[in-house]
Amino acid sequence: MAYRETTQIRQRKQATQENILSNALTLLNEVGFSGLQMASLAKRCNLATGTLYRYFANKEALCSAVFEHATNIEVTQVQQQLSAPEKPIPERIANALTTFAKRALRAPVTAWALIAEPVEPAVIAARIKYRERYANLFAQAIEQGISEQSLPPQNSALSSRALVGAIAEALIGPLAHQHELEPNSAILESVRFCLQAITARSHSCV
Amino acid sequence: MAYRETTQIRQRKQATQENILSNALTLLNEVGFSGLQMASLAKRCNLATGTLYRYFANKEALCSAVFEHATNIEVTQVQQQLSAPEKPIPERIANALTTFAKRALRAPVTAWALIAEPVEPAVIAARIKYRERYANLFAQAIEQGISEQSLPPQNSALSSRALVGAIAEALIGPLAHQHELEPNSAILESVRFCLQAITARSHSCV
DNA sequence: CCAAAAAATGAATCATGGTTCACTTCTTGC
DNA sequence: GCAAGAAGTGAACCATGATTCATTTTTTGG
Repeated sequence: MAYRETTQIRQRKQATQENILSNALTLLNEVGFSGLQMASLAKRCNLATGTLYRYFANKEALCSAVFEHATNIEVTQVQQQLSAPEKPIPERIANALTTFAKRALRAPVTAWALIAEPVEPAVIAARIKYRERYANLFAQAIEQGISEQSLPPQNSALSSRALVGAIAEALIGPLAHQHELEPNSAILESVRFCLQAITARSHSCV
Repeated sequence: MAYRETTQIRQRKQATQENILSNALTLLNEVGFSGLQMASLAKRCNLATGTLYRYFANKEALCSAVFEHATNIEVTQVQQQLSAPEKPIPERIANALTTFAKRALRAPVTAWALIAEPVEPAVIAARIKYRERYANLFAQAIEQGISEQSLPPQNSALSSRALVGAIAEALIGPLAHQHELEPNSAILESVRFCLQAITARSHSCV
């Protein structure tokens, strides 16, 4: 008898896989999905190109995994803000949006990659899940706000998507970096924009 | 003496060029920039691949031209709504947003391509111009509204970007087609969202 | 140390799709 | 009709970058 997978090896393989993912995440934030190449990722990991294929069936699978990984990190952060139990809903939403915006500004290429950059179908599928998770987070909060009457009635699904879109566009769209708006005030302004959109009772208050 | 460019030829060349652009526009709305291939475009035009290169230096130049072409069409439409001189500013903005949204819904792939799909640097440059034009349209209207006091004070540049982002995301983002929201109500809702965002005087009116 | 089996390697291969160019066809003025 | 020159052609070429696979290196239990 001979080779048998041992705990040591299993752990090393797991470490390698995690190492690949974390290097991929760093690369993603430098070049986006479109610039993510198997060869350069391998070099970054001190591995041969072929080795990547022992851990992921193909580039698509790898990208999906990277996507999921990044997603979990982001969603968790926002989630936390939304579930602060003692605070009123509008404040929680404002905090969540601010977190979302700050993180997006800190890693704009990643944010762009998660939100909008087009990629192969498998990653698109992953992104749809990602967006759904976000949409659900905010939509749920909005609905709770409506039922508590701290928010006016509205289509929560649509509002939550518009929230994400408004922030994404204002902060990380291709145009955003042209105008040297001070980042903090940009965040404040866009959160204000969003909050007014969902809290205002009607135009007639103009 | 011999060949000399004649009016007939000049016109025919112009017609060919326009034909290429219009076919490219159709293709764009089917497959986006990423799916736009020189060979298939040529076939669609009943031309040889090489011929395209007699009209455009390379794919990048062609895409830029297509982009500009599409842009002009879109911006003109929105512009019209914003410049209706007799109507109050908020109404004009609402109409402009509605036009924007309707057109985006009618040709979602094109809208996506113009707003967000990532492409080569030259097209990105064109997109930045496109967004700037939009941003300027809305920002100008918002500023006018502020000075007329039909809108509250706000960062007009940021608001106008957020407007576009909110609508784009709500209506044409990858997630949008998942939920079978009735198109008209989606437009109404997102315009309402935007309008409240820019017209609400403060949260305190909640 | 050995044989078995897996893991790692990286140069060669393949696929895609833009670009070129030698050649053919068309247009023009005489 | 003809020569000059442009327009049009499309198969061959090239660049990029993912994927494969024959070979080498490691690991393991005995």
